[in-house]
Amino acid sequence: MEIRTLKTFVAVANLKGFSAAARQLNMVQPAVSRQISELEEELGVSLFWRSTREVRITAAGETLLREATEILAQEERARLLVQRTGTGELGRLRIGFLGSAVQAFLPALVREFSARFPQIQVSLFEMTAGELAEALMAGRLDVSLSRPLPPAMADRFESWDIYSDRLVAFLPEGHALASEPCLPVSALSTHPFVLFQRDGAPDLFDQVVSVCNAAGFSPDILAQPNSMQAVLIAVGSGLGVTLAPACIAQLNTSGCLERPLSDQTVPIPLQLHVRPDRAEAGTQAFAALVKGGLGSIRKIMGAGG
Amino acid sequence: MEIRTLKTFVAVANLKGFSAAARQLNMVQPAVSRQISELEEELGVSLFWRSTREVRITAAGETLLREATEILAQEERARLLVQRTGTGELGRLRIGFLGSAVQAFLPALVREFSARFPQIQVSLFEMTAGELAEALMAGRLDVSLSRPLPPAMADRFESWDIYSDRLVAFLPEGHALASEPCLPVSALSTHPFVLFQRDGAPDLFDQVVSVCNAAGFSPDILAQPNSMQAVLIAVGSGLGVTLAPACIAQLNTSGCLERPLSDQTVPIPLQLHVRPDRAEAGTQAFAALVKGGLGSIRKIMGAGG
DNA sequence: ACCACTTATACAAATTTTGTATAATTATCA
DNA sequence: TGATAATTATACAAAATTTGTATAAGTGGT
Repeated sequence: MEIRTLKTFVAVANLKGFSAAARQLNMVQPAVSRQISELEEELGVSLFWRSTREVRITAAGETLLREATEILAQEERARLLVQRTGTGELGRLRIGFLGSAVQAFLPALVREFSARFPQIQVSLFEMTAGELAEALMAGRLDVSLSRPLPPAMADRFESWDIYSDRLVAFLPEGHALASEPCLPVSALSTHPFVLFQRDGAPDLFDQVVSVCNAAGFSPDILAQPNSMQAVLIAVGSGLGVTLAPACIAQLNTSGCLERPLSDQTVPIPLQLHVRPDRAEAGTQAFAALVKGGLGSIRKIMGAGG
Repeated sequence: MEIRTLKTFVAVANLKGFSAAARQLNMVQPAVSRQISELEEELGVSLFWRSTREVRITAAGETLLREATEILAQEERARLLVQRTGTGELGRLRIGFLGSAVQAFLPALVREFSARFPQIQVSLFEMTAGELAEALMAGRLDVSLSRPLPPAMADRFESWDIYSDRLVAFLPEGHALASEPCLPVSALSTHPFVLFQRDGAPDLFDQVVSVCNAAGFSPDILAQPNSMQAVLIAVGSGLGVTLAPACIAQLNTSGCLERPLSDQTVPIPLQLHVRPDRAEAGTQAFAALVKGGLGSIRKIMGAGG
């Protein structure tokens, strides 16, 4: 039972004749006769009662007519859906992101994307840097907005810098250093640290440690919460100080004071990652939208960061 | 887009490989490769991202996978339904009948048929003899239980006698002839007649007229109602007498008296009609059931007729 | 660097489908 | 009643399509 056969069958049934069907299908009557009789043989039923003067559909034929009509309609529907998916009119887009780093601009981006591609279903996944890398590698995400990827992954992906953040210090209110408007890293050397757990963001952890080393000390890490918000709560509770990207000031910082560092520290870029050999049309469209909006994103992040 | 192609596609998608699909389908890898690439060309989308080490389905491919799976399931369903319809397990049976003539035995027949063929939908159509002939000819009925067909139609159909009825007289209660237990037709010569309208049952009408003629008079027909029940009501109301098959005593005869005729009149057979060149399996099964039950039908009709 | 395994391509072989010619049947019309 | 026109079925050759074989090219793992 092939689609072409069903088309022939439907034509015969609707036109009530083999010759008429052949004319409509731009083929020749014996070909129609053979297709139908082979279909009948395959199914083991007769589909038409035919004389030289009349072609009448059987009950089995009427059943097949109903089914075949549905199948042909579904074939057409499938063709349309597949083509639309191929061009990005239809589909899904799974975005992974670092919550605090994108909070200021991602909602507007997604809103604009959804307006332009209303048929693409957008899913948002907030994760840690480590989870993002893994999900991206495993194909559970189409794009991610996160920190630079580990070198082992970087060559499979295309990455664009979106904006650069910097490390700042967070202190509890009433801390000994609270009166300073700006701190050198070395000022923190004698204070206990709270740091985001290394698994969640290895690069950040290592960078903080190396910044401390460069300032002449090893941080005394007394806690490693599993979320940035928990780090800020710990700091706000007076448990210790932390060094973190400035963007986490977007979270709830009650009880915390933010202080810029007077040292020159390595910038912390936020990047857009896409695996080009797996990028669907919708993914590419989102990447293009981000790239086109870099200016306004940087303006927002430069101001509110 | 052909069913065979879709089967190949689904195999590749599920097994995530061209070679594996080829093995499962008992074909060879290049054939699979070609089918897929031609499908991609036809649809204008790529369905898989492939390297020599991995085959990954695209978004368009996932869409097609969903659709193709449905199409294949429907194809299988269609095959099953068509075959069941062909063998009579599934289908419909449209029975036309003369109400009063079959009232005593048709319900039991239909009940038995439905029990044996529960998947066949039975439709019952009560009609006049004239309507039955027309509906049967036009293919709106599969079988009819009615009087002998007009000669022009008879050769297209197969007909079996079910039982034979006879003409009897119906008189109003208190009629001049009411005291006679049995009447010659000639006794009715001076009384006005009510006869079922000729269009509805031409043979019956003509037969009554010819019976009267044979008895030496022409009936004085003062009314021709369009249903047998209406004829009986007219008779019961004292409007006139009638001659009709005995079976109509099945109807409401209040105010009417039934009197057998002492004349030898032509029997009025009830027949089963089937058009053999259009008979579906279900229709044939019903005909066989009727033929097998002739004995008990005749017993019922001989007693209660 | 080699091995094992994959997909893509080229070309010949096999299969399937189509088209031409023709037979057989049947309603219609003179 | 016989001729006509229109229909479907069949046989066989031609065309088109599909498949299989051989082989190239690429990639991850040892």
